[in-house]
Amino acid sequence: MPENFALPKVRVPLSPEERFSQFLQKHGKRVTQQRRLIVEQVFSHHDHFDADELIEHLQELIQRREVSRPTVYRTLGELVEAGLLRKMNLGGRGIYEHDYGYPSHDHLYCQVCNKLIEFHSEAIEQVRDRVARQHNFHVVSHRLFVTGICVECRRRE
Amino acid sequence: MPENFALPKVRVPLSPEERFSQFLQKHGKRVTQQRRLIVEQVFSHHDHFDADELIEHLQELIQRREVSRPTVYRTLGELVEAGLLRKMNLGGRGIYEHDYGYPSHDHLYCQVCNKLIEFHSEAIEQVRDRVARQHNFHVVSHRLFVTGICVECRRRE
DNA sequence: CTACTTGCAAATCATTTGCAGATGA
DNA sequence: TCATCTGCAAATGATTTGCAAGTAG
Repeated sequence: MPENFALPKVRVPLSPEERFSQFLQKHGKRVTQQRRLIVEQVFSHHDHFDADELIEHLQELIQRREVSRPTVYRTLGELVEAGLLRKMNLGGRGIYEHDYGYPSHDHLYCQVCNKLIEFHSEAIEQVRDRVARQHNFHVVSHRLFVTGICVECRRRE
Repeated sequence: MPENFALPKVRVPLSPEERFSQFLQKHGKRVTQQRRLIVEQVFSHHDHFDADELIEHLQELIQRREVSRPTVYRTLGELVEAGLLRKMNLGGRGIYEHDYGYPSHDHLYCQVCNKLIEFHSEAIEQVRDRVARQHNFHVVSHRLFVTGICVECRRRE
């Protein structure tokens, strides 16, 4: 799983579609119609989503040719393996976000409207590394969720 | 699985059992045999655990009088409501830890042995609050997981 | 061709719920 | 007493899997 240490924007040599094809070939897998549709839909905009939302969007995209639920789950797993998506867990359900071509970040989570706000903080990584060093712990990654109430919801209340 | 921690304990006026009874009474609920058994078991040692592990431990504790699975889940929920336990989500399953009489902390998670190491960092809270202020976000709580490899597992490899 | 894929239906897995009988205040 | 509990079995909801038919290379 490749990581991004870049800051505002990351330039990538291959499109997500190309990168995924590359991954599939390397693993003796096939570039099928449904896998193509799924990557296309997933990378059509930057957003957090779960399997159900993706399926819903796919229904709109393609009226007749439906992609089945199992295939969506299977392909999401492959996209994570390929390093194109990052998976997290929110309230017992899997949530996905782009991991290819986007800098690492953490989240503010509004418990009122369920919105996820991304932010990047160099300082957090520094503190994390310092703590890890104190424990002789080798850091692979981290995940920080700050739960609370966003501006809009605070105004509304 | 998890080990003991270097975090100082907090002095509390009531034992977990007493605190839970208080909570139950305040909510018109009853202090039953099974609720008593569950709190006792849960607070017999400081550890991270899931519902299954708790049930397993309860089986040992009481050979004949078994506490059923639904009751364990129901009581765990009440212990969280009562502020005695804190629940988190690890790989799609609920993980619980003491929240009464223990200071707030975050976790280093060893992906090899699944151990959770607790640590407290004032600095993280400061960075968190600064970022939140920048986004006009009202912080309720946060959760930081640092995934990696612990000393023991690194030595072993 | 033929090994990899898909969709379907059925299976999991953790957790929750409806309900009749049991029990604590 | 009698409202709150409990255990049972069945329901849930998200995700996974076995398998026969479909398809990419």
